[in-house]
Amino acid sequence: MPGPDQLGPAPRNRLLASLPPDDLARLLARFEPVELPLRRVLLGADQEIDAVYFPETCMISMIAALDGGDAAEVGLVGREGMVGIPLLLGSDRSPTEAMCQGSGIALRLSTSAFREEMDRSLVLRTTLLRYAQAFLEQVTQTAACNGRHLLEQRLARWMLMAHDRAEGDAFQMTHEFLAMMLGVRRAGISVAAGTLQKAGLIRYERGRMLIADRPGLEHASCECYGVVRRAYDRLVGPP
Amino acid sequence: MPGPDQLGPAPRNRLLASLPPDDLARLLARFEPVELPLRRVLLGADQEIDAVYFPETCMISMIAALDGGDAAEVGLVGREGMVGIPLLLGSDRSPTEAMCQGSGIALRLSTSAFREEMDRSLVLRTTLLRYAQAFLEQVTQTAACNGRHLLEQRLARWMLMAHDRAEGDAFQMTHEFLAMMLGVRRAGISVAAGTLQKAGLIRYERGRMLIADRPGLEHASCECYGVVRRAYDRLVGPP
DNA sequence: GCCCGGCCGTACGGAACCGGACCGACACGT
DNA sequence: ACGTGTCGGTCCGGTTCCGTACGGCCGGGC
Repeated sequence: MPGPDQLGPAPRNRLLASLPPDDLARLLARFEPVELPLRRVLLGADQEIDAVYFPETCMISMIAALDGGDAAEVGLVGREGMVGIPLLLGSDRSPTEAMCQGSGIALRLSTSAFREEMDRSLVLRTTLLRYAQAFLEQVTQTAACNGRHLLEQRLARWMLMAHDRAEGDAFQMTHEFLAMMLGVRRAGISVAAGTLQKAGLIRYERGRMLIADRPGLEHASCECYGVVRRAYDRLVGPP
Repeated sequence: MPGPDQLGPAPRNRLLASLPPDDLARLLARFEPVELPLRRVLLGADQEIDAVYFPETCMISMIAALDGGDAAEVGLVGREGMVGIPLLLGSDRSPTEAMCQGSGIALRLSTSAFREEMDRSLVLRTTLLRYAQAFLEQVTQTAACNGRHLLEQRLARWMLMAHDRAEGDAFQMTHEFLAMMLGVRRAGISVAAGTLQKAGLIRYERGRMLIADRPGLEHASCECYGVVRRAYDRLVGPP
């Protein structure tokens, strides 16, 4: 029987951290830690899923492609989640692209190994299904939010979600990419971000952004941030 | 051993129809058929789920409430699906409201009975989880679609989705309700619907709408309709 | 040192849609 | 026959955001 000292450091991923020791140990033995660079694509849109990923220190965007080259971010995944929900629900391909938006470490598990572990452990299935529900609620809120709330509010919401999933107060991000993810022009982001910066809520320069006043930012955001945040706290557990 | 003649008519619900005979028989014995009138609310937003519903001839909207009294439809459920996904994923409450948009029959199963049957049957779990993935893809596409596609295209898309889930070419629907579901003004719907009617794609009068030219409507819609339709065909099976 | 590419500020006409409002048409109950 | 409530057509000024464009700034490579 392995003691806790043989398990290595506790995982920073909240889903893994909530598992019982023996389930966790089995998984940790099969994980491959991978360093994900910015913009790395983990899953292509409509392609077969070859592995699932549990973020430890990275941040992943789930992006739906529209024809005409447009794209839209529908969800953000960090330590509170995993990439590969379709596999969990019985599909072998992802309709959305998974792209790294914050470089860092993730724990990788091949599709076949993931299926074996899912078959073996009830608590793993239960935990991950509850996460799937939380993610569904995130996408649901995003659907309702898009087009109804002002760009400035949605930008504030995105900054808060990224802050929850990033390592510190700062992260690499350009207006160009934010524009793609929020489905607006780059110039629109420049204006909205400029307003938030003048208000002292954020700061940024050449591809780097940081949160300066988190309570103020929460006030500037639409209610969607809080709704999704509470859903995660309830279904996955508080950070 | 009960023969097929004791099962009654085959269910029109596609999820139930795809189950093996013995699983189906067990469920049918516990279902309570209910007649759902227009605008009946099956699940309140953020309330506990007391039962799940499998539509036979009705059509249900899943609606996210926003503060300020706004609301937004994020999914539509008909014979291809069920109402009560959160229960399936391990949550006991629904973040969205479920409201009847097309009156008809649904098969009702209490939460406790549903949990028992889920524990008992692997094939039931598998089937319903695949549906949950299809529904997630619908919500995902809706999130991407909102705000990026023109109202006229989104309206065409909604008409097609409703057509797939309605009994015939016509259904009761007012501009007022369409406006709420698509998150626009009632006057906006009147203009867009007027355009579609002038083009000969739909017809309507005082709370009744009907599809007049389905291929034409598919052409007028954004690609989101086809994307979601194919996802359902792949994950739930063709109608 | 100079050029080039990535990144951000800004501007302007126009499209889509909002918020509010008014009116006519129809259905229904009395 | 009449009032009442629902439904849909239309109009107006105003706002958000688009599409496009130009220019400035910074960092890195030759």
